[in-house]
Amino acid sequence: MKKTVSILKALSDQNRLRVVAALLSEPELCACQIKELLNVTGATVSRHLALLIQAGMVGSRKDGKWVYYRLEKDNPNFQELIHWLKREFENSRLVQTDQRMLDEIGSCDKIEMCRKQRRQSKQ
Amino acid sequence: MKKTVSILKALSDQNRLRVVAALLSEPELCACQIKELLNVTGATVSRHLALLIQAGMVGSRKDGKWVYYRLEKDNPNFQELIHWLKREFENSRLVQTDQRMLDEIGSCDKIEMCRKQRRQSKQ
DNA sequence: TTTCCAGTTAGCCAAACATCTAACTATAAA
DNA sequence: TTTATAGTTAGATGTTTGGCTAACTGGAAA
Repeated sequence: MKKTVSILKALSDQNRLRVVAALLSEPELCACQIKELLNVTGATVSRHLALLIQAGMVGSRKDGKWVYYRLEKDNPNFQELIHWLKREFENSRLVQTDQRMLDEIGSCDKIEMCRKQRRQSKQ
Repeated sequence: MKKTVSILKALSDQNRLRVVAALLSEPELCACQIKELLNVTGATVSRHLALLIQAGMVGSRKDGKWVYYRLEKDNPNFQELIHWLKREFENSRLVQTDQRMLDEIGSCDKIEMCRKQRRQSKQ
């Protein structure tokens, strides 16, 4: 029951749901891309992802300086839940605009994007 | 998206999940029975149920002094979510002991139970 | 080997939340 | 028609949460 609550708590926040929606369409995303999508600080991204990881819904791998996150789509424990989420997302205007934003983010050079983020946070 | 978040928020509390689990096995329960199950004040029961109702997952009907609550099991929006919850509940020790408690509560005379609750809250 | 930088952790704050008691509402019983 | 009572609403209190900034960590590049 504690596990179930932690999964539902992890999902009961708009920004974390946006991350899940994004990871349903992208095989993986790195922290800086999620930061760009949500428009929050890196610390906030870290905290959100830590909750999703602790709930078992998201996995991560480190590659050099970057950390990539992926949704645990294939874990049978989450099948029905993920199907339900997918359906909810179909009707969401926000998820649609995020989708377009993700296309942009995906087509950017990541190093250039991080540089831009750094400049913005300094002023 | 706001609707989805409100559903997940409504479910991301242990006591409210216990209510949902109870309403999966009982066709309906009145506030005083839920109060007995969770061992909280009537005001707390009211607030929890109001959240579940607002999320659309629970319906209620009034019968004299009593209010009965039921889960919206048949709403197609919740099918997959409810199936997932059912599976989670299967492995939960707490839901099992609640189940036994519910059997007891169901076999009690309700008027007598309410009288007992009143006595307890007064001392 | 020093500097840079993506991401995490720590510490803080305001807003939201879970619970309680007390006051209120409306229905049934005396 | 007064009284008792099941449930709700209001207000208070302590806890959790989402966000920030600043300090820290570990890998890359200079």
